[in-house]
Amino acid sequence: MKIATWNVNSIRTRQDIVRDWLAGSEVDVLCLQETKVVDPDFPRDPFEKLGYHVYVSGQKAYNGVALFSRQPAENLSVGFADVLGAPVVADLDEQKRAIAATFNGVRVVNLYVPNGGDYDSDKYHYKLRWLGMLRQYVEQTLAAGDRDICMCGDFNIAPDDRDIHTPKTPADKVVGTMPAEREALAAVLNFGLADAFRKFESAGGIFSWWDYRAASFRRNRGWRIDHLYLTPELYEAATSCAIDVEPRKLPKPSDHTPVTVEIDLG
DNA sequence: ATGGCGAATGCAATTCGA
Repeated sequence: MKIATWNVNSIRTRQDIVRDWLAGSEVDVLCLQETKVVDPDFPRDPFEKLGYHVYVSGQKAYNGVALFSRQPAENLSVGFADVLGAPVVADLDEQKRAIAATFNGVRVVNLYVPNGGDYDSDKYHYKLRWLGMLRQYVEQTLAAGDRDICMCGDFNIAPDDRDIHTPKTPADKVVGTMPAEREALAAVLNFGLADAFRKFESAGGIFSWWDYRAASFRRNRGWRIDHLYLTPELYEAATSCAIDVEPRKLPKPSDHTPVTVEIDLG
């Protein structure tokens, strides 16, 4: 089973790039973030023509997530509220950042974690609150009996110094590297989820996002913020996890490139 | 580099991204 994650920075602008990549990828489930389109306007046809089922949760201009899958989704859930209930989630489902479904017994949770803006801004505190709700969401997902989970997406956090071109200290106050963010993510992973990429690669300097500015891609000044996290049995069964830099080289690319994990379900 | 690019909105200039 192949699962991929890709922040496409507008599915309408990136429609052809995603279609062409998918046609040659043999991916079973593709998780998209930053689709930036309301559901009725989502360009479903090119992907359905490739044989994929399309599940979307979008909004105007910002955010938005989607799942493409070879097999139909089981138990599709949108946002946090389908799992935790609207009173618990409060305002944290207003932005469309989460969609999940089960395929081949694997619970695929597709996330677009808030960027966080500047340090100590309202957006930064929203990010920390959102990660706190994600912890409850994963806890409840496990409690519901889903033991095999692939939680993936754009986490907007570099887990450690290897995952950013120029390592930062807390004094730099660079959002995406702050201890509070890394600890909030670690608290989610503490339920038993592990970074599939790090099963196969311990080197730094391998990234999934590069700023459009300052020739960042050419100079490989990027961050690794797009992750796939697996529960123990899936982690053991993973046979590869790779970042495909090729789509980042194309004209009018997303600033992110896809990451794929392959799991031998036996 | 308190931001060089790019997308969306909506029709010029602002907001957002990490």
